[in-house]
Amino acid sequence: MDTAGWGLTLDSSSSDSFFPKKPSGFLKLKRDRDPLPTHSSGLGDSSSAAAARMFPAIDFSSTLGRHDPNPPSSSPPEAADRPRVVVGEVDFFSDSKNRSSLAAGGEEAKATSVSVKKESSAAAAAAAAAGARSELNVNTGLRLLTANAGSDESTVDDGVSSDVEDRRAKNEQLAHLQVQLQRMNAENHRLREMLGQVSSNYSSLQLHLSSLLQQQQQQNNGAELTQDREGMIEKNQTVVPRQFLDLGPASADEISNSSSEERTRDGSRSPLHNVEVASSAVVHNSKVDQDSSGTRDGGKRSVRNESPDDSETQGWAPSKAPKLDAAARTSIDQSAEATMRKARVSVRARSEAPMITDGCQWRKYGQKMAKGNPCPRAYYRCTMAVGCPVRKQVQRCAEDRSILITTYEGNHNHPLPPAAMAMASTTSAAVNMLLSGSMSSADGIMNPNLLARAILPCSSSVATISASAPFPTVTLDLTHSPNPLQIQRPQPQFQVPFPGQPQSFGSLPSQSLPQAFGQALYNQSKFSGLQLSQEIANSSQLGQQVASLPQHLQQQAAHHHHHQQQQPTSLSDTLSAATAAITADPNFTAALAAAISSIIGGAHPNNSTTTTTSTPAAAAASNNNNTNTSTSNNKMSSFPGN
DNA sequence: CGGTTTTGACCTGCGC
DNA sequence: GCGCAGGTCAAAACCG
Repeated sequence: MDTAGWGLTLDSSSSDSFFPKKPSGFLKLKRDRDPLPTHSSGLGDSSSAAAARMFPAIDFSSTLGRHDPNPPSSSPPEAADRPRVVVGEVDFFSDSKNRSSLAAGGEEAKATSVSVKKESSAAAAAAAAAGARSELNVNTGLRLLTANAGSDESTVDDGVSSDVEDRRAKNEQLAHLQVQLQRMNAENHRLREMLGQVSSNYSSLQLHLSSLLQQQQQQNNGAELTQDREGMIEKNQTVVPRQFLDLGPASADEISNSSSEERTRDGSRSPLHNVEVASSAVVHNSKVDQDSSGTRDGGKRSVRNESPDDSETQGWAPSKAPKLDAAARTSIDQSAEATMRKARVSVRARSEAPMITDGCQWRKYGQKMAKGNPCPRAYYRCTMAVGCPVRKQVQRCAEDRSILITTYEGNHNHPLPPAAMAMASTTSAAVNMLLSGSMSSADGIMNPNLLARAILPCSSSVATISASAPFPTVTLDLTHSPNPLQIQRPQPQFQVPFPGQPQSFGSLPSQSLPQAFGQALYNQSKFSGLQLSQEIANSSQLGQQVASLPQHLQQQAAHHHHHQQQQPTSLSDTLSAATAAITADPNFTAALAAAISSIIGGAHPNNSTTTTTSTPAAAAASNNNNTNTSTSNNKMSSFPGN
């Protein structure tokens, strides 16, 4: 109901933090403020009851004259809700007229003066009785103080001046409201900046972690690794950041030769192949380290991947890359961030439409014929906010033209409409999962099959991490099942408990598949966040933040982490431990989210590193946090719904 | 008229 | 160094 929001907007000076439907309220306020004088001048018209319903706040200001006398008997149900509105309009001017033209016995004048106080009290009583529509009372009180006071005192002698006074009072109100509006705008702007800072802080935390791990790797660099499996796992755990950075290049060396068809962007592989790709990426990871330690190709390619780091603020503009490895230590943070930005999520879906509808607004900025595919590749960029770094590529599969391959890159730096949240959270969480998973442990890379099942339990081969693409890519294949929108029963061990969403995938309506993706990925990312948090707790001052976790959860997490570090156990053990940690406590993910949120919030005051660009993890976190932090969310300007 | 799409040119990185 | 391919830019065309 717009009028309600409008009234709230007008009178919310006392409650800055409470501002439902602010944008619409502001819009209406601006538009309605102009006709206000004319409207008030026409109050004498009894036919303005309808207008009174449309301008409740204004009406309330003119209601002050009296409400005691007769409430309208023939008011419709809605009007009966606020009968004083109509009466007030008429009475206000009739009062003044009576006062001026008639000798107006002091009784009448007294009645009006008394009625002012009566109104507030009566309104309060009515509110207390009804227990609702408190905004009406607030409105009334404000109007009473401003409009009526002037009329009461000055209009007794002069009816004309009362009109002037009334207008003057309304002008003052207008000025006051304008000030409020400006203040609200400033606060809105401030909150937006805060959100950006939170996002950047979150990313900086991740980068800090990566740098710490990098240092750890430097220390362990000289150690010779055994060839047995345990050694490989241990190595993967310690070399994570580098591993991730070299993921793309090395893959080109190791994989593309053997199976170029498996490249994600070619979109030619079957879901079965997805697993193979990921598996080869696993095998490849252990070799990446060798490349990074001195192999020619590894070093050469790493330059490419790390090059965008220097264009920190211009995430999309490739820049000249300095020879690294010497400077890697100094720019490792930026490298990791750039890699995050370059991480991609590829969605394969059957669609005859030229583009899948993901709720966002896109602008096509280019089209190219890609090699090996007769179908052109279209380049889109998000236009929902100025400077939004999100881009996507849309291309049909060469083998099956009915399959549309959409590759997302980056994360939105703006709030999203609900329709866009699903896909955005999916991509963000996928990237976040990819990053944090690869950073914190080798699980994500080591066992993509399990990872895929964790991402979407309904299909064992629906999601893969491709190392053969130029950038780390998570591929979500929605074309595998006979009906892409038909969701199968989840595998029991991966029924991730969703906070506030108790139903399992199997019970989801078919159209909520993207949400399912998003939720699953986000929960997976939160699980990775656990490992992240533990690493932070062990290696940085942020351990106190993690301490905000419930103790048993800390123990679980610590146990998991300890288990992971001390024992080069098999992946199944590690993963089962993680699964047990998740499934043991239904509130686990919620607690993790709270802990991560506390980390983010706690880090806010110390905004040491200011990265202006959005980061995948940050966007994922912010997007999801926005839904929980009502105050800041309400302050954000809403986006046009689709 | 403003926003979007088209499309050729341009830039950059990589392989040979 | 050259050519290729991916990606981006920007002017012109198009559209509502």
